[in-house]
Amino acid sequence: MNKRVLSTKDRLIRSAANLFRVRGYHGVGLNDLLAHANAPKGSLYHHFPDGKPDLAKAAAVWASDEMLRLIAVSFEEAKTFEDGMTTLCHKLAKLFDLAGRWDGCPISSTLFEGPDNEDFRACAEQLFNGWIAEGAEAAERLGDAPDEARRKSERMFIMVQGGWTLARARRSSDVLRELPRLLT
Amino acid sequence: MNKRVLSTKDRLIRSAANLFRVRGYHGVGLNDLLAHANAPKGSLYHHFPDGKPDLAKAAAVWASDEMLRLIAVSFEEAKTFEDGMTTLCHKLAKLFDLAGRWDGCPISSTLFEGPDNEDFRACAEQLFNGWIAEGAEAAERLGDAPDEARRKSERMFIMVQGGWTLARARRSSDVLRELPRLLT
Amino acid sequence: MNKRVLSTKDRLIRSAANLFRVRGYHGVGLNDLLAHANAPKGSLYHHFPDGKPDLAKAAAVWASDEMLRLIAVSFEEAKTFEDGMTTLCHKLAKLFDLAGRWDGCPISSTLFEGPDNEDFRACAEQLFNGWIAEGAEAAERLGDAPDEARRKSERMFIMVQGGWTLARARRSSDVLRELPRLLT
Amino acid sequence: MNKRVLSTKDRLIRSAANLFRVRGYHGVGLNDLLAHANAPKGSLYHHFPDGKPDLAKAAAVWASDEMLRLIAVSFEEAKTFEDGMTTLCHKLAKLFDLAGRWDGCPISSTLFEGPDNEDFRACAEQLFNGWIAEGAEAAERLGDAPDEARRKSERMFIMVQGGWTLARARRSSDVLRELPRLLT
DNA sequence: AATGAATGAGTCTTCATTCAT
DNA sequence: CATGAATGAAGACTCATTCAT
Repeated sequence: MNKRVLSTKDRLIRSAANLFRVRGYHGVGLNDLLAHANAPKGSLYHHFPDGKPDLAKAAAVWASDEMLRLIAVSFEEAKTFEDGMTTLCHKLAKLFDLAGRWDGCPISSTLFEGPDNEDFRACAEQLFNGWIAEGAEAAERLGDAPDEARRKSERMFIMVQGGWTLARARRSSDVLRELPRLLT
Repeated sequence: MNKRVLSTKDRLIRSAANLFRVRGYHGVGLNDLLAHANAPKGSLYHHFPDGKPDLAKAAAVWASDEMLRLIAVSFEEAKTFEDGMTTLCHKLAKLFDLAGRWDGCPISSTLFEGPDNEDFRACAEQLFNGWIAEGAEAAERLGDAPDEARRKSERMFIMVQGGWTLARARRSSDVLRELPRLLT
Repeated sequence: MNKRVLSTKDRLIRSAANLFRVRGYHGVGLNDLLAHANAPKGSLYHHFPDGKPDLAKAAAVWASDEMLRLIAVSFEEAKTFEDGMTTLCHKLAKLFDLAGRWDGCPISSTLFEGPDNEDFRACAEQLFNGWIAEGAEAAERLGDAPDEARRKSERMFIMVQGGWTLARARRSSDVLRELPRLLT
Repeated sequence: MNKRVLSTKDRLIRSAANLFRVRGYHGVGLNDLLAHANAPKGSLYHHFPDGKPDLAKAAAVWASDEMLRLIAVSFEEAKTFEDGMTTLCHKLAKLFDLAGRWDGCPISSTLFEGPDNEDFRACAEQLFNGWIAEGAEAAERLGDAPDEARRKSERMFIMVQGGWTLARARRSSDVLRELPRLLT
């Protein structure tokens, strides 16, 4: 957890993930980024030869992995899918409050700017599919048939995404906590 | 509809709404904007003294009004709330395809990546509440009690938002069309 | 004294004189100027067809007239030239404090920017000569021969100008009050 | 002296000092400045992270050092304070003619028309105090008691400043040459 | 005589990136 | 492997001025 023991590259990735999530890809300058990561000026292009886009993808992957872990943990001891989703939403609400009630999906914020980047879009799709697969796996484990499992997981994904959006506008994590109840 | 007959101010607003929706607030430069609106350089600050943020808010309001109209039309002849939501989602899917399968919520794109601005967030909240109110009104008209109407409308809002996100990543409007089915 | 009863043109001149004296010719935009004078946007070019330079000259002339009056009053009841200069310096010190300890010669501030304006330089010379003539006249009235009168007046002018400069840097009107004592 | 062998930073400082002295802080655009220094656009903010104000302060310090040297040289072989002041005024007159009879105090021009900035004023005060201290030191060396030395130096400073102003308006260096004679 | 909308060249500044070391 | 100086295109914004009314 201590940033001091992380490599420059890892500090760069985490700073990028956190800053992009809040201010968006174009909203974060490399100067901010390097200062936030306490990284020397020229080091970015050493670790990420293609520059900002390269770093953004790495940050998105890292953030996505965090999310996968969060999903796994939430469903680990769940008795039903609804239980798991409730736990997940509460965890997301807590993180939302920690971030100053102003963050959202780390992937969207990082990869959805600019119309020309087919690369980014494909990357986002793949990462999102990973989240959905993780949820579907949990549903299957809890007894659902593959098709129903996937439907449930996709619905959860969509509601979480929509919930992030509304929570941001309302600056309130309650939106996230109420998500499971909206489905009953 | 012909842009030639619109005032400079209106052309500016529409260009801003369209460009921000696709590329995000920070992703659109004023040069792009002015060229797209065919407006002279100095005119932006004549019509919007506070500059880009001012224009962004006007663009968000305009886009929100369009969305309100879309909701109203979709529920106009609907027999049930589900009917209305289905119509709305199909309309949104069509628009999504028109925009090159790469757009999303015009409000989020415009106001969520802007300056770290309480003003923008409050504006987004107000506009989103307008959409939800419009949907709730339709639900009441179709027989729901106020509380249930509001719940349904908020759920629809959240699913549409989440749907936009997934549709963008998948570059497929099918996600939007399938939204109503996910709730059954 | 009440600005409300002054014509737009006069309000423009006084605002210009006051703003230029503190921030310099190029440091004051026409927007500031018009707002400060509470004058309608287009009115400047009605009253001053040649625009900003025109206004600046009018402002310099007005400020110079004020200074001439100040010199006249200071020497009116003076028994010696030194008396008069002392009174004048104390008056200037008071004005300096009123202006927030950050103003100086209204002519220099208004007419000394830009290397290309022969017009401005000639105007400044003429106005400064007026001040010196006014002082020389007082000296002659108090008994000095024409040559000595002019010498004394020119020295006073130079010390007042230099005093303004040092007072500005020190943000203290004391410099101005001490001027006469520096000559003994 | 050859500008070609100076570093970009030094060229920037000298160009700034020279241009500001003649046209004032707001009268010089960064484009002019960079062209005059033959420096690439982005380099200014590399060397002076705070931009124009930063450069202005550096230019003022450099110009002040030049003036200190000029004072030192003028009083080096002087037998009396009056001798030294006469030499100094003649040197300043020569420089005035070299600059096209249109320059003045490099500090005032640079720091008095800048942003409404307490920083600039404090900087100007400090530099001016340096000049006065240099003159006072010379006076002491030539036999004056500390108090009298300081008084003489401050008077010289004020007359030089006032002399610059009048010389500018008259476009004549004679004003500067006559300065010592005005005190007898 | 008087006005406010409209303009585009100009302002200062930040950007992502390259380079020599 | 690692760095900080250097860069020019682009960023948002302000300017003094013109013009139709």
